[in-house]
Amino acid sequence: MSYANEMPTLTAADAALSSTLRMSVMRLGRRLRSQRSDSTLTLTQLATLSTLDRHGPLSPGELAAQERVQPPSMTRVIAGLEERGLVVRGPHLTDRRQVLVSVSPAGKALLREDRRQRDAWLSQRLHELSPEELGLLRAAAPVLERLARS
Amino acid sequence: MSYANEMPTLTAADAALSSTLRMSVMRLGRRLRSQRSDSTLTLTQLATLSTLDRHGPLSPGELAAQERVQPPSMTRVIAGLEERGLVVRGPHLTDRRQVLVSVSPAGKALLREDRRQRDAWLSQRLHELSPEELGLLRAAAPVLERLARS
DNA sequence: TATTGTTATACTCTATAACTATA
DNA sequence: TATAGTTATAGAGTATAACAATA
Repeated sequence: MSYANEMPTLTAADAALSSTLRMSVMRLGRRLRSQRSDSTLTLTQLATLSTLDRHGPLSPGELAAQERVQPPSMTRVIAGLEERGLVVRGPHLTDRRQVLVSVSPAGKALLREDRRQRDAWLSQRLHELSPEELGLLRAAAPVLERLARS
Repeated sequence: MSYANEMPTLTAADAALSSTLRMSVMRLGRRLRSQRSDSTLTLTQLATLSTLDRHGPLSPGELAAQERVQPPSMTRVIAGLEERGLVVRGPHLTDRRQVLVSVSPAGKALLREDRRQRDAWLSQRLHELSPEELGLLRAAAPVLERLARS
């Protein structure tokens, strides 16, 4: 038999699936990104705030690595967030060279509001789908989540 | 009966679906975006090239509106693309003030290569899914596409 | 001597304002 | 007089290099 028949999981139809999926994800992402509550914050600042909220307190160096930014840039990002009272800088417990940055209550409130507004847009779009389409989406959501994590 | 019962299409479960979907799309988008073939091109330049490829020849002003950029910025973007031989500038047929920008063969080749590399990453991830998961994704892909267009 | 974080400086990208050519 | 495009200039955002403090 031909080589293609020996690997039936990935066919020509899946190459098309790749393209479709990629375009949809990129477009949808662009839409979601443009739906921001507090447009005075940079995308990097927002991402940094979100990372801190997920991981808990981190040092500037660790944050820079996470966000794929150079340390000096992260210094500026943190300064901006601190100026707005969205993060707090505290001393490291054992290493006095390091600093620990954590999200303030105001920062947590901003993140909540930001998520709410984005979800509001998406919820509206979901509301316009048929029950069948919603069902398909619900079933595929965990798969998408796995893809995004891999 | 309660107000909630009168609109059964959107339930609490769908609010969770919104959040999950949003996070997955954003993360997946970030992954796909980081998989670029020609990193010397700006994201705006790449997007402009892609828009030209989809819509056909456009004037700088129309391109600026499409990409949500101011005209002077688009002038620079086009200059960069032209310098690399990825686009060509030609005269408008009836209005001599206007210019028509179109994708060159080299530009089309670059777009093809760019898409191929992104799809290669995604195809690899798809290959790691089970047949059931792939099926769910195939079924939901058109719904995602509709969402992205809306 | 190595590492963490900051400051100093430069480069890229985009914006607003002013200018030129055509309608 | 209005519009399309460009040039001039300025303001964000990020990078590399040099520096201070601590391990």
